[in-house]
Amino acid sequence: MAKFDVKQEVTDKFSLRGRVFKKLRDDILSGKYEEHEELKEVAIGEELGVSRTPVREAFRQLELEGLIQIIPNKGAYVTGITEKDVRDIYMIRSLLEGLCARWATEHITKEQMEEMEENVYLAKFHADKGHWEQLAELDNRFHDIMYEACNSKMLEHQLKDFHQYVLRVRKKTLNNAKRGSKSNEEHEKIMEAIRDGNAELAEKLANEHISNAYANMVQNGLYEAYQK
Amino acid sequence: MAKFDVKQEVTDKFSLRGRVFKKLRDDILSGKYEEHEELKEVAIGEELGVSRTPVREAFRQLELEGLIQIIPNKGAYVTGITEKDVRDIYMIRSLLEGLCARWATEHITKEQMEEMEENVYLAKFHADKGHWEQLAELDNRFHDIMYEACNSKMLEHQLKDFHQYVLRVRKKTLNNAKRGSKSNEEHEKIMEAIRDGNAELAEKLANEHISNAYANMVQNGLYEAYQK
DNA sequence: ATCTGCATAATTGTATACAATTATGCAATA
DNA sequence: TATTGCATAATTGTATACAATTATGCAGAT
Repeated sequence: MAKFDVKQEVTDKFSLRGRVFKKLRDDILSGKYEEHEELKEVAIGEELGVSRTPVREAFRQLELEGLIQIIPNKGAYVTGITEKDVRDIYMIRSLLEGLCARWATEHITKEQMEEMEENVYLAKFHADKGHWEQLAELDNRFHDIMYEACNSKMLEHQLKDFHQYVLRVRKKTLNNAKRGSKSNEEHEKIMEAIRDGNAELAEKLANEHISNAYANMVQNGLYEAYQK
Repeated sequence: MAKFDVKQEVTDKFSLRGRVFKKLRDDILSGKYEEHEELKEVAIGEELGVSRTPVREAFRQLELEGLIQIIPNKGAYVTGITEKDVRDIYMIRSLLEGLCARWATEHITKEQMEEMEENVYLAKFHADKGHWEQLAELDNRFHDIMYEACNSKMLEHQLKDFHQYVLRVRKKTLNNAKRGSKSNEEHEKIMEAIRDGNAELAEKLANEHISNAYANMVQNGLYEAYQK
């Protein structure tokens, strides 16, 4: 049974297809390719020093993630993310993170609870010092802990799917003293609600946490990173 | 621009990979394969009369949909859906369908509104007559109309992903006079709320609609279709 | 000048060959 | 009997060859 628990990250680390997949996903999300730009199998393959086979397999995954669209016998085209898409994603995430917080309240283990408290404590330190790299890292980890604690592989899968879309933007938005501290304060309140077993409150706070993150992003015009 | 609007359904219809993908997805969802059963590339290929290449590409998509797990250099294993997964899916869907109804209220076009009214009207007829096939078809279509009307490709994508998981179960649960009529009455109320521009009510009703569908399913023990 | 038709090139779709890794079976040993 | 080691088979990972489809460019017609 345990052998089925191998994580996707591990799964792809050493395969050419996995490398191609990650590279292309990063490049698309970072805006290296224009919207609707065509991706040629041979060109990508030569760039990464691999044949078309792993490239094509990576394409199928990217299509399912909604990052490219494949038209049969024609080509693979980058599907851009509009401002509206980002807004929609944050609204959907707001709901799902709320549900996640509620379920986490009901299922969190002692170990996860301790890591969460430690996370908030450490983040407070780095926020004060202005260590934005570490703060972004801890922010990501906080959410991952919650995803794991909710004890639902379906919800975890959904949220992690979204997560990739907002990773880059979030790192930028946290590079800002006010939001950095504010975000961690919100984490702390969520953590306390979970610890106290107050699922209703945890859900509400997690909802607001995502809404606030989006509002902050819009205020600073930082979603333009998606637009190029 | 228009050429990018080609639907996924069309995209895969004529490729071997698309056929393999659909076949395997159906077989997994219908329970043809046991949980944790290993899928061999050559065996699948021979069964469908194709080589390993399209089979492998289909595997990558199935993995991303969460239906199989691929362990490098070992094999592809079916990831089963537990009762808890089904429950989680319905809870998540309840939230997202609610959001969808809210957005649909704000963005539905006249044409979509008319198709929705026609759908409810027709479904009433088939529910009375006990035409379960047509009723299931109309039920699916009702939700698809709402997905399109919400005007969010991100949310639509999410909901359609879930939809496949519940399609078979839903068809069974509707094969039941009481639920069939009740479901359509709920559709009618949602439709009216959308028509009246009452987004709050539409969201609430859509939430409840999915919850009721789940409750009905549990009551009838029909999710066992997933368990095999 | 613009358009049509066709030859050619470019690109994707699939099959197959080969390499790398993992699973299996059996003999030798304790 | 149980266990180790190794040869062999089975399976996956990747590259390449070929087929099918689509794009491109140019000659000729209007």
